[in-house]
Amino acid sequence: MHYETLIETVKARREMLNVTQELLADLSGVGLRTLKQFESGKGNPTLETLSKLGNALGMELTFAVKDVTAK
Amino acid sequence: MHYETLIETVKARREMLNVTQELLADLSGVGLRTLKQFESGKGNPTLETLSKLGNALGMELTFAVKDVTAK
DNA sequence: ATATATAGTGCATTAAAACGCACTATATAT
DNA sequence: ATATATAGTGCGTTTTAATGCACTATATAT
Repeated sequence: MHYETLIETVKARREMLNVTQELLADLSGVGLRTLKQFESGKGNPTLETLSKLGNALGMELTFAVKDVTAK
Repeated sequence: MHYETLIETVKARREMLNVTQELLADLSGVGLRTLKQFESGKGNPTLETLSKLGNALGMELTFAVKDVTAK
């Protein structure tokens, strides 16, 4: 999953839930400035930051061997 | 995917490929010290670090809505 | 027993993530 | 037109990830 895709996924999920950046920042425990930077494509979030966002959004991070079978 | 699980997944993949930390560090472009910290459960890697390791190991990071259906 | 390969740690430095605050930009509603 | 809500940015500080180096720990082979 490319970085931009990851960002879009998070942003889409947040907007689908009708949650503002400000609320998500509160809910997740991630600083508002950090969230803004992330969603605007700047920065390089840590695993902890992604994890916090995932918890708040009902999303999960997985790291698995790439499937070469499917195209 | 919990942090420890993620670590184990990476470590298992590396060992399955018979690659040492030193070689993986070289192949991935991640510093050896950083890799050691990561695998020994210390630290909080950035997305870039995880991505680099993923590229070298043929693994992929994904971030998706948690499936509540399956248990 | 000792040489070798690999993993883990202590210590220090540098770069950058996380963060807050105040501000700007943009869209929407009144 | 202007007030309001939301997103994005500039600037600064604090914390910490990334890194190298030198060292220790452990297992394995000779």
